Amino acid sequence: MKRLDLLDCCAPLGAALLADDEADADARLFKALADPARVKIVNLLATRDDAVCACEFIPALGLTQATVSHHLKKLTDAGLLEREQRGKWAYFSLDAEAVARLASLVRIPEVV
Amino acid sequence: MKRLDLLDCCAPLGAALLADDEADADARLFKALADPARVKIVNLLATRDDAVCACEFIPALGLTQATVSHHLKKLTDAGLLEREQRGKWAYFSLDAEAVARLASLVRIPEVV
DNA sequence: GACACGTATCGACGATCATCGTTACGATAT
DNA sequence: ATATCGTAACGATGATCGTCGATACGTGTC
Repeated sequence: MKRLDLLDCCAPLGAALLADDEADADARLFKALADPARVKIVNLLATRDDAVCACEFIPALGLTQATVSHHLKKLTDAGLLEREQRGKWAYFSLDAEAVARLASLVRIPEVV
Repeated sequence: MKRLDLLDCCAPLGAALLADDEADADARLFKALADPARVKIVNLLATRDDAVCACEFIPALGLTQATVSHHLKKLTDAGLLEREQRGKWAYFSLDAEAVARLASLVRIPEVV
């Protein structure tokens, strides 16, 4: 494929493209939600006012404790969840700032 | 892990949990955006008023024609992009309805 | 028809991922 | 200290994914 052949059919590259690291960061955020189990976790947290015990996700998701812990870590590493230790139990809640960042990401002005 | 041990630390499962197929659908939508190249594609389309030739993504992303076609198909299969054939060129544009659905997905009432 | 060119598909490779059993860590209680 | 229990981390396995070269499919042109 020769580059010159492309130029006669397409407009030149226009305005602001997302930088590589910005696209990476956005993709990382979406990747954190690219699993049904993690979608359910966030959904369950969104229906609660206070933090939720880790043990509660095990029957809710129908997955092993190891797998649930794995998903909770992925969401926490992505910054979407906050972890809080209460005695020997771990409680998780939504990070409001991350959720707001996510919402602003998908706000596409074109549709205005 | 015995179920009885969980009950004395956690509130019972509360209100509306996402159904399995709903969580799957949401995850599929997020998975379509869980790659920097596809984020860039959507971003480029969001900055344009009209459809964009497939060939334009090749220099913009720095990927092979085969890889770009692969990503465009993933986004189209997810319903985020619309494909239109103009002569021997393929033009792509954002599906407004899918974008709106995505925006409504991340709207979490708790933060209101 | 034959040719050129843009695009999609195929096959393959390496990398990442989801899942689980098992084990290790931490905190509480006896 | 010892035991108990919730949670995280380790190791393994099967599946999915991103990338590319090569090839096939369409569309327009001569």
